Amino acid sequence: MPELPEVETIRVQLRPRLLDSSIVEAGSHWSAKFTPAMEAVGSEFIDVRRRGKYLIFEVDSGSSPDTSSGNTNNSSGHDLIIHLGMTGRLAVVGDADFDHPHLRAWWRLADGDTFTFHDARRFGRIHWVPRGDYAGIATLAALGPEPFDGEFTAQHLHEAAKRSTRHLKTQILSQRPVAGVGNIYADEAFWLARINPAARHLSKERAARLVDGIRVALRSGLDNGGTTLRDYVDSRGQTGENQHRLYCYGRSGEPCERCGTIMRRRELDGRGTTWCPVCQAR
DNA sequence: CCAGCAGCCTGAAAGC
DNA sequence: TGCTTTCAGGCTGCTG
Repeated sequence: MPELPEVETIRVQLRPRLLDSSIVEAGSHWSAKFTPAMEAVGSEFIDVRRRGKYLIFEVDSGSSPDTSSGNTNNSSGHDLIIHLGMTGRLAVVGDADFDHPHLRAWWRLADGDTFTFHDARRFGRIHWVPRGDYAGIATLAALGPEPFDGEFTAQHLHEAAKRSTRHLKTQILSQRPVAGVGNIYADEAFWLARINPAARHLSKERAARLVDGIRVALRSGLDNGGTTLRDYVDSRGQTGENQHRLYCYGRSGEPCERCGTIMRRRELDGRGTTWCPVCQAR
């Protein structure tokens, strides 16, 4: 399940490979989740960015002068946006298997290689929008600040929490208080911050701890090439190493690494949640 | 507007 | 062994 560290790892690998490449042909699975892939034919990659868990491929289509608005820039800028969902994988290969049952979209580049998107469970999604026009992608449009930006502060998180009555972990997973944190790094962050994920109130002091916890958890993921529990591999097919450095996620029934108490697990608003009942008491 | 929840998906693992 | 059930979960869209 790719979260910010996994998506960023893929972005850093793909960016130099795709920059200045043109798409000469494309195809996709029939689902409307993936068909926007085909809109990108004729475009050239000019940047590969990330917001939260969304990969944003900025492209220029170059061919359609916008005379109606008197715009002298004769290229039409779009964003090809990819969310990897649970099992999404991206790669650039010379010998794509177009019959692979999990291939959901592909873009053939001018040099003959193919940019591929595999997604076994089809939780991923592709969008094609005019540059920066995210109004039709609700979660992206309302996405909170990037966790390493200065805008993401204890004050910000404290005030965000005041606007909702939901469990704190559920708020974090909504992507609105902060971008890019999913279930694994959320459990890690709450453990690091010594905050119960089912709490609904966040003092300023605790908010500061949670900001730190989120950053420490994500930094560990980034430094270790992501967390591979089942499916995740980067654009080179390599697994991450962060799964060997988790303090909390997946450790229910094992002793807490801080206090030795047996870690517990429950379902919280539909998400598996692990925590230490002593370090993270209510 | 928000809270809560079903539904989307399928491979892997567990249960029988 | 082989079949069935359960589980994983990010996001969308619906209902109250």
